[in-house]
Amino acid sequence: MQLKVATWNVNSIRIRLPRLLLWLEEHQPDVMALQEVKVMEELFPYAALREAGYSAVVAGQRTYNGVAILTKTEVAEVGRGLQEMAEDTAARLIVADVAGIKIASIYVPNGGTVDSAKYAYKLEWLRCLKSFLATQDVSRPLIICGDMNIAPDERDVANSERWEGTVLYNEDMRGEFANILALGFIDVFRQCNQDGGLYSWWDYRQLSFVRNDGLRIDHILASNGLAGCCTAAGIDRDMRKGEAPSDHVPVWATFEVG
DNA sequence: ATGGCCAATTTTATTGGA
Repeated sequence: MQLKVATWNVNSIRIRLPRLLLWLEEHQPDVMALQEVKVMEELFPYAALREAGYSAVVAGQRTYNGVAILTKTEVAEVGRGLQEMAEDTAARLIVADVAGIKIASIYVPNGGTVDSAKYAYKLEWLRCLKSFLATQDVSRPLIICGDMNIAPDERDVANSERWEGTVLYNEDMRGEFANILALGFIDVFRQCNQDGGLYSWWDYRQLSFVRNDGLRIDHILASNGLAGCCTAAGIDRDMRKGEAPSDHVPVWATFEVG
């Protein structure tokens, strides 16, 4: 059977709900990982999503962060947060078992500037993420979805000279991304598409989308065996157009499983 | 075309995003 998985930093699910519902209706993913829902569980739009055919598990937070996983079937074994960051109140990771496939929705810290405490926090968060991933059985189907705030290589950056050295694109971050893959994962978008110039985020400012000054920072990483079952992957660039877009667009992948 | 920040809260400023 086919499994379609998508990830999208919606930058407020309350503002983006009409657009999210349209996307779900058109694309019918089996799993939709969301980031920056920016709402507590009490105010999460469970009912509207249920009407659209999706149940949701949520790690909510007011104003900032917040991640969720929408699924067409009920999920089991929901986990929230990184064990090694138990004192961190930022809602940046949720994991659930979807029909035997473990799915994570993650929102890696942006990092502010490289000389800031926010960047140290980003590094620490990534260290704990790698620690968590190292405990996983990657011989089993596992998919890490989310806004990773890392552009993996020069093809993923519109202007690599200008972005080089920023928190999203520098030698350390490229190394972090490679280290995550080395734990047993494959960037399935890159597996299916070798071209540069395909981005998942454009700044709201400076006519960035018009100029296609974007970055590919939203990713779907599948455990090696599952990546071999990936039949297609893409980025829905058109979701950056029109009224009230998120600054990120959905990234999706299909798998032939079972 | 796809447009010149956006969203939430602390709301007529501030914070964070990336």
